[in-house]
Amino acid sequence: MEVVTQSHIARELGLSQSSVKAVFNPDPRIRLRPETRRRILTTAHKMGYVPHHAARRLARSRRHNKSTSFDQVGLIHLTQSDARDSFVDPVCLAIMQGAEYELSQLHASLTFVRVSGSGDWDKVERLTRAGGVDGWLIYGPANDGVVDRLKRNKLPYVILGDRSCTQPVYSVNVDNEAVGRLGAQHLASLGHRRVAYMAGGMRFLFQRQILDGYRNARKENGLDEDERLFSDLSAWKVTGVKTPIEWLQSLDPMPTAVFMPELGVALSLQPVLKQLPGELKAISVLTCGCAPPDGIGPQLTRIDLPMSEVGCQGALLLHRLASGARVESAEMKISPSLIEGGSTRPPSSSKSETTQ
Amino acid sequence: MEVVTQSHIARELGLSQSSVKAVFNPDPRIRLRPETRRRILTTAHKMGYVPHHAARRLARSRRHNKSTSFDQVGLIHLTQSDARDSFVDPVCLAIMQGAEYELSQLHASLTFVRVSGSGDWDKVERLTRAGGVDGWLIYGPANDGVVDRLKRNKLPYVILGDRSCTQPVYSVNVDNEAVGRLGAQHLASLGHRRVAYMAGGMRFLFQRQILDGYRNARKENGLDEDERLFSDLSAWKVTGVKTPIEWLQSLDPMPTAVFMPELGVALSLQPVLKQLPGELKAISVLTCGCAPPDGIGPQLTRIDLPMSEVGCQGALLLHRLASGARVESAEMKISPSLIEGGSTRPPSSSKSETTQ
DNA sequence: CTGAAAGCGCTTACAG
DNA sequence: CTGAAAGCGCTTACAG
Repeated sequence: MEVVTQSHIARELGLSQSSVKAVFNPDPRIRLRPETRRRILTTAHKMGYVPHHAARRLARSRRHNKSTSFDQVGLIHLTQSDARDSFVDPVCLAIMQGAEYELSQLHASLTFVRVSGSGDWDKVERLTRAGGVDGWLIYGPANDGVVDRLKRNKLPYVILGDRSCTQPVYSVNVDNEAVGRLGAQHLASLGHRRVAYMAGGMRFLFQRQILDGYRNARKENGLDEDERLFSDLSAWKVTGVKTPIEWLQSLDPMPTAVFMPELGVALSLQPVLKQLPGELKAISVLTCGCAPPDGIGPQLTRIDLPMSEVGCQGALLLHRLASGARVESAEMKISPSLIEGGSTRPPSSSKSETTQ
Repeated sequence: MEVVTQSHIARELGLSQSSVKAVFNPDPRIRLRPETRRRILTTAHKMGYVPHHAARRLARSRRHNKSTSFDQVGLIHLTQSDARDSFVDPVCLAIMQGAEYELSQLHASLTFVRVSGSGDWDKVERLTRAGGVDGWLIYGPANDGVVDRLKRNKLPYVILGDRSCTQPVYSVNVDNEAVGRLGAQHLASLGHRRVAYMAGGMRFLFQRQILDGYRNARKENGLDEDERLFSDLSAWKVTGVKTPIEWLQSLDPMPTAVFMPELGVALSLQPVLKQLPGELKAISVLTCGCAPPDGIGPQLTRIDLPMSEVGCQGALLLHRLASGARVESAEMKISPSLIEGGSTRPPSSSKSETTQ
């Protein structure tokens, strides 16, 4: 690997290394002649100059140094389980893809660190002290203990997705309340009035927030507020008197649409609904989720949870923090959008008459 | 961030920096007194010494240097699509988790790089020349063009998962042929004789390899070799005369089990099968896949595709290559295993009589 | 604006 | 085994 350095370029052009450096680390106080600047850039490009990360990090690590580099950020994936090969979380990958994309624009790269038990925090500590990262993105259940650890190591950090810490932190998340509202709006705009809500659970914050948003928007969009239309599948597995399908059939009058905020729920129930004879076959299904694998559920209308956008914005925010910029708003929310998939349509005319 | 260096430790103990260094970079030629070694280690630990990655990389980057570091490896995720937020591939994350785990044991970390178009290879090139990475793991459709690029940058690399290049490379993959064989064995051992095979497609290598394995093992395990029992769902969407369910019902005699190598296919069809009256309700379903999200399809018996193990072994192999060890076998295959989920059982007695 | 020097923490090469 | 020196490529601080 032939390494081209700043001093090579300087020698080539008969300039000093300081001038070359000034081109690659623009300092507002130093103003190079545009002509010189241009010459340096072309020569650097021609010679294939790439700044050496390790050298820069090392030089900048000098004590009492305020300037920082930003070419390596760490993504901490917090998980509950210990097993190294447990549950694969697609949301995590969507966030990573967004973050990596944005970081690559900033000429930085993303290091992935999975933290499942307290022992794994050593990895984070080591990497920090080894000077391996310039900041952290966090995804997973970030509680106060996690935040305390992060604070201690002095690097900037941004929390992505749901968080469960009480102290204020910089964070980026999907606007889950808006997800629920959008669901109510979309179905109402198609003319539905009786809409069932099938939650996969109520354990996680996003599940409760989506429900809140839905409930808040229900009335103003003219949806029936009958609470019997709500059900929580996770609570159900325990009692188990009916199947989800039987529950839907037992509602009277029958709903013309169902909102299933969780993609997994919709994926497993929708094929069954389509197979059934009668009214349920025509029921509209609306779900949520982030870019599902090709071929799985493309026919579902869904509210897109823009997780990759969360990653992008998180990277940008971290960059601003690392550069020492003042950032006021601590919490950033990304709006969801609707993706037509064909599983929602107006209620069939006979039905809409009945339910009015 | 107070940085503790080797010379701090040396001064503290009244030794030379060389001795301290010898503890952290064991050199077979240099033999420290065990007593000294121990003192250095305890003091280093007490002072919280962590080797500074950037400094080490920089020092080792000296020209004509044969020794290499191994603390940063890159994972290239090759994708077809340009969009930064397209399709989320759970297999990629499973591989990453395995690789990250293994690398953390080696005190190395993993940098994620997504490469979708040829423009993205700049990122790889930059990172290589910036000295940011000691080797590459590759996941995705790695063809000869990809391998040529990798060769050019002189770093060791290992290809994970399916590959489509013709030249020999170091690679780690699941033994897909064994997956197919295991499927045939398992169903045969339960007493099934007529087993339908529903493929999600035949476009990818792993799909063809699983089928090959299945076909090879079918006869010796006593399964019916009727080719009408095979169907490819992707080919079907085009013709579309029947639904998959209708196709199953049309088989005569009806199969008592169905092997659906792709999890997505099984997830969408199984709920429908369970809902149906009659024989199809009792049909055994066997599928494949890597650790699906909790709550989705835990009730399915599946052949586990050990993708995280592929990541682990890939990291280990890369480490050996980077250390300059001689590695002979270029291609490594990881065996799959069966995970009971309750969706396979012996054929109901009446049926098994009929089909014999 | 430019040049020459010192230093970041580690490794290498060489003299004791 | 130990010590003292030079160097990796870059940044900082300071003199011209």
